[in-house]
Amino acid sequence: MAEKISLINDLKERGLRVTPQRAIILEAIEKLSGHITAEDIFALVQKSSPYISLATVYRTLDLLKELGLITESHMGTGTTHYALMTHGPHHHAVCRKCNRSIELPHDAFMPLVEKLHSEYNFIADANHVVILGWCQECQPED
Amino acid sequence: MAEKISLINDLKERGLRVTPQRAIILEAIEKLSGHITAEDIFALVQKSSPYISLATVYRTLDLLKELGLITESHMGTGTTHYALMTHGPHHHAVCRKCNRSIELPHDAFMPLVEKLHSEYNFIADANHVVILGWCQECQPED
DNA sequence: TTATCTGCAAACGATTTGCGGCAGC
DNA sequence: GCTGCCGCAAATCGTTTGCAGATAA
Repeated sequence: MAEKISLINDLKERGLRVTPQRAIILEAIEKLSGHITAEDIFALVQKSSPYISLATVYRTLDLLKELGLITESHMGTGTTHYALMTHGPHHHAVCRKCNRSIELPHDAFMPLVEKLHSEYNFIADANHVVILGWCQECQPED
Repeated sequence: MAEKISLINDLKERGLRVTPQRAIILEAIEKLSGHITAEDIFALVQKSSPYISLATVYRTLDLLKELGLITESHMGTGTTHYALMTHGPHHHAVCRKCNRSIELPHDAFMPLVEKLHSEYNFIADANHVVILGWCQECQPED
């Protein structure tokens, strides 16, 4: 319940303004959990205040990205998806068909991340990996 | 040396035409190894035949995608990257800084893919996963 | 010949930006 | 009141598409 306060405080601490638009957009992002697009946020935001523009949604998303509060991911489609960076690194398995997303714990990726480091000297930026595929209900039957 | 013939044969077998444009584009894709963009191909192709249009490059890429000869991946940027699907499923670790890409064997991902299946009943479409991060030479020193 | 390809230029969807006005601090 | 923010509309970027003419088979 007090979650959104922390987002707002983050803005204040950086000397950024807390405008009604930003507050509404932050609230919408929290309400829409999982992978959401700028349009998703825009659509929800419009219901409470129809005068908030799409450009502002994008500008706010940029801001949150810089503050490290959300992560961006690009799946098959041309549209960028965003997700709240609430509780440390986590990942998603996203269904190609129904778009449902399953949250995966970070440790599912640890062996891979460690292997990359030890064998390839590669530091994976595995804060939010997205794996595409098919969920239980949408699996090709053949 | 005879590699490109097989791509061309693939086209013929499906009753598709082997036009000079397609031959040139295929050659360019082979020459530019790793993750390439449509623009990369276009730029190279222009050198040998300036009259090939960008639309044709995109159309040929679509074709190769359908034939399963290339894979598409979306990294941080808005642009789509393509890679030749030469020898079965494989993956790439791509450096955020220098863009160098390290090819990873499929079995590095097997444990993860199996875990997704057994624990989440999720079938991962892990033909070509891209992991972003930093390579040995570009690692942040902090 | 004839269905498939091509080039061109216009359309497209997602995102960004310039600008004049507005409003948190 | 200053500075950062907003809404608007136009610009941009990557990609797709309609159409009429060209060409591989």
